[in-house]
Amino acid sequence: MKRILITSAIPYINGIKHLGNLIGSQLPADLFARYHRARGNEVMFLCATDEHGTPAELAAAKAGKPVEKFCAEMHTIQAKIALGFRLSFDHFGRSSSVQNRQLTQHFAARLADEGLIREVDEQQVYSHADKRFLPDRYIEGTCPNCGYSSARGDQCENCTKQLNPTDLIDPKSSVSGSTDLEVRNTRHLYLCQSKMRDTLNAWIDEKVDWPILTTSIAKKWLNDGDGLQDRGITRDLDWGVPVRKGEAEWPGMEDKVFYVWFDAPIEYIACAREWVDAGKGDNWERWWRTDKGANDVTYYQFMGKDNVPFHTLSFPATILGSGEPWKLVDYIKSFNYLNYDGGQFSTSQGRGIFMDQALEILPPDYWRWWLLSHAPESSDSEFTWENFQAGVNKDLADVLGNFVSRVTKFCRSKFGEIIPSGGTYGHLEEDLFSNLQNRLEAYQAHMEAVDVRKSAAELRAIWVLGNEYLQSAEPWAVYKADSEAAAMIVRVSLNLIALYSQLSSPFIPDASSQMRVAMGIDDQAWPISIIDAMDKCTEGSTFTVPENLFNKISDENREEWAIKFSGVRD
RNA sequence: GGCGGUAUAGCUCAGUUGGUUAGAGCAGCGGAAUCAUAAUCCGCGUGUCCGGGGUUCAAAUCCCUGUACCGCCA
Repeated sequence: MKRILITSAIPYINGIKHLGNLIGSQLPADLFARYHRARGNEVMFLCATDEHGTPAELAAAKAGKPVEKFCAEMHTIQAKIALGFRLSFDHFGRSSSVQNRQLTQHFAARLADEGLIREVDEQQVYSHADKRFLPDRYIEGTCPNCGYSSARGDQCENCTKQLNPTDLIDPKSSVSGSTDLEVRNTRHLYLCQSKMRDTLNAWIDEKVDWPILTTSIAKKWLNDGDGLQDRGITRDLDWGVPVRKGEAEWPGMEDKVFYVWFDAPIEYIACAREWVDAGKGDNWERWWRTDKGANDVTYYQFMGKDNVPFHTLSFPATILGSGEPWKLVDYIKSFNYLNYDGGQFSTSQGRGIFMDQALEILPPDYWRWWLLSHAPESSDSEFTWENFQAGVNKDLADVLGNFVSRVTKFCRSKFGEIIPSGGTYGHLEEDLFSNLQNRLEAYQAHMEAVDVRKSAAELRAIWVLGNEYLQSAEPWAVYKADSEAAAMIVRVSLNLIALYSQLSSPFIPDASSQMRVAMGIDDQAWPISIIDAMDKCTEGSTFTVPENLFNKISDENREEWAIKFSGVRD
């Protein structure tokens, strides 16, 4: 039995995520977790909300709520939606947890002791009206280059020139609109990533089986220009992990917090501790400390491409730099972006389909199947309503759903709701089993290689084998002359449903469970040999004809939804 | 401006270390069957493998160059 640790990039707290976010990390991570659990491996699947930082503060202010309350509420909402999509986290934690605070402060102390933290004096813009330092992008003014009046302090969107806040003419706070700004000196901590460059380079070089997307981004940051740069890990904010050196004060760092990108990945670890404190387990270190049982753990991370630098460089720098035996990631699966009808999904612009809206119009399996079978692995991919309708109707309703329907209804009409006895396998069955065995092994290989789309294609091909078999065995014709032979064909077909129930469970857990219940199967063991798997539905036992597993998406539905989701969300 | 990714049939995509007539699903066309959610099964592709050079006995696959889209960075 293998031990598999899986983390999905942690979604930011400021709003409900869209389908592009979902397919970029949580959904494929869930697929992988469900697959390994089904194989009988020991899985720890962790995710959390990423709660600190300025955007959370501003979102809370906009909602008229204290940031702690806002985050708590949003966490509950996100957890509920995750459940709606059947995301099977062992724990869904919070980066604002006390566990993460302690661990973040611990790591900072370790890094300081190892000489990997330095203090840097710099200048930041302070807004008197907002009573806070403002990140560059929250300052706006007139671009000195092109005269655009809403240029941001980091870049002018009109002429794309990179700017400093002090370059802006008539700068003002985009939070309050106040022009009462002042440039102040402030001191911050920097993580000396540059000292870790050779170590990180050597580590990345070992990872020849990672997606090109992952290694190319990492390499680029390591080698571009002057190489990997040191990174500020503190901010002048209220909302975050207070800067402390372990449990001790950090002189000069009063009223500062760690930058959200420093504490967020540490939450992967802290989340396991939350899992224990929530009473779900009793030993988190055997997942995270190689000196305490995590030596045989294989750790997979899932994320969108925008998160790759932090997971290939910054977080490993934190782990390695600590000098402590923390578990380092073994495989990083990264995804490109899913576009929506010719443009990008956008949280800030409210463009596309958001997770809560998706569940309001269709059950989770529909989304899971289509998104996973179109996962943006090799390049950006695109959601269109036409493709979605076609994929769902053909694959789920026609190929799989109708197979279950035709088999169970035929059996009921000829033999009743009971697994019929009699007959012996012939060459059609031998061919079927042999084809299934081959495809099963291909499916497993793709799953283990975290090849999402190929896994989906293979699973679909396994469903198709059932229809092909039925078509050539034609029990409706055989029945007229030889009811025992027809009984055997039906029995094989009913067992295919049981098999599909098991094999499909990582992709479409609800439909899988319906199939299993309908077939009256308790045993959820993964099939090793197809022939052995063909007598799970034993002669004489009963089954029920399930409701249609999937309803088709009508043209009217599609058009209605396309219009409904064409605008922007308020 | 620098870098990276991607460009393959109407659509979505596969194409391993270069090697026989470039593949799959969907859509479309034709046929079979009628158990089933008018579902299923079978058959049907003369595609400038983005353009242009080059290496090679041989390139979608390697090199150079140009173009487009996406992203990261400055």
